Amino acid sequence: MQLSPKYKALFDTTLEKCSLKATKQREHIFSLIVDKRDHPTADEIFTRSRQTMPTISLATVYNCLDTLVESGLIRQVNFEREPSRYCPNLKPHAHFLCKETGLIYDIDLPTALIEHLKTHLPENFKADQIEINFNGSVNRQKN
Amino acid sequence: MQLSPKYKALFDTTLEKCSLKATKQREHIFSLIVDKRDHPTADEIFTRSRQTMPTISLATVYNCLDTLVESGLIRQVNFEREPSRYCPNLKPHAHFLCKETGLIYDIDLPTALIEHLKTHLPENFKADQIEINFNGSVNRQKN
DNA sequence: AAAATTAATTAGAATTATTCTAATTACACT
DNA sequence: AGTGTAATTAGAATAATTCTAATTAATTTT
Repeated sequence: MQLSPKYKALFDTTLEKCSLKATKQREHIFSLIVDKRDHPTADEIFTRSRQTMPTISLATVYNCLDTLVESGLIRQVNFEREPSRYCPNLKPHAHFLCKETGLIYDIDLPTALIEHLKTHLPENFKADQIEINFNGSVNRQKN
Repeated sequence: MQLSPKYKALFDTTLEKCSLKATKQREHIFSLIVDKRDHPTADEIFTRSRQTMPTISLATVYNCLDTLVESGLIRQVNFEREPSRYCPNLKPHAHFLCKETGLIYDIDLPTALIEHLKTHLPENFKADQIEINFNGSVNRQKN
């Protein structure tokens, strides 16, 4: 639950830039997501934060997550009708949901590929964001 | 609310193949989606179906949509936390949500590009489906 | 064709994730 | 210290979807 200096600086300057306050709760939630990068849901984050910050409320968790997403510190990942999940990986990447285990994997993609996708848009279409989600299964490797 | 022979045949054979029954309700809902290809929500589809089939229930609409999606006759489109939308376009394509109007546009993509995306998966990952969603705005063209 | 079996539909209740409301608390600035 | 604004909190409210149990429809067997 302690942000590394690198992330702490990113956290502070990013919120500063958006004129948002770097509160205890926001930092706590950010640190949980950075620390255990398993794409947790808001509810999982709530449960985890309670362990070390027992007074935090679910509404605050939602508020903080919104703030972190809006400021660009984390990404929100939506699969089908499942609860939203949160991801600290800011590099361009896609997500893969394994239908057998329910686990979500980051799939790194070259920036060039993302840019190439945008070239298929009509010219008056301006994309702020692209979400690429794979659904499938991860075959156990023989070992 | 009348399926063209082409779609009627597709509908019948596809459900047949999945050993699902080609019921009035399923056909009705499919025809609405094929007819007005504006990515309606379940609720909008419910309202529209009531106009010509006043006894249909919301649960049936959801059931039918599930069936149609599972059998591959339509696609489900999920943006953020918005209600699911439904799309009759079976060609490979992405979706673009305009944040100003809330309208969803189909963006055709070459099959080769979709296939290329899959090559970035680790080799034991098997993708059944890829969802590509753009968020942004459509600039009004000067006219 | 009647009976039996199975699948689909229906109404309404229940659930789940999320958002809203209004009150309180914390922080920043004079 | 006092004021103003932003953030947090608890709990209620909402919205989309799913579940339940009963009914209806369709299909197969007798």
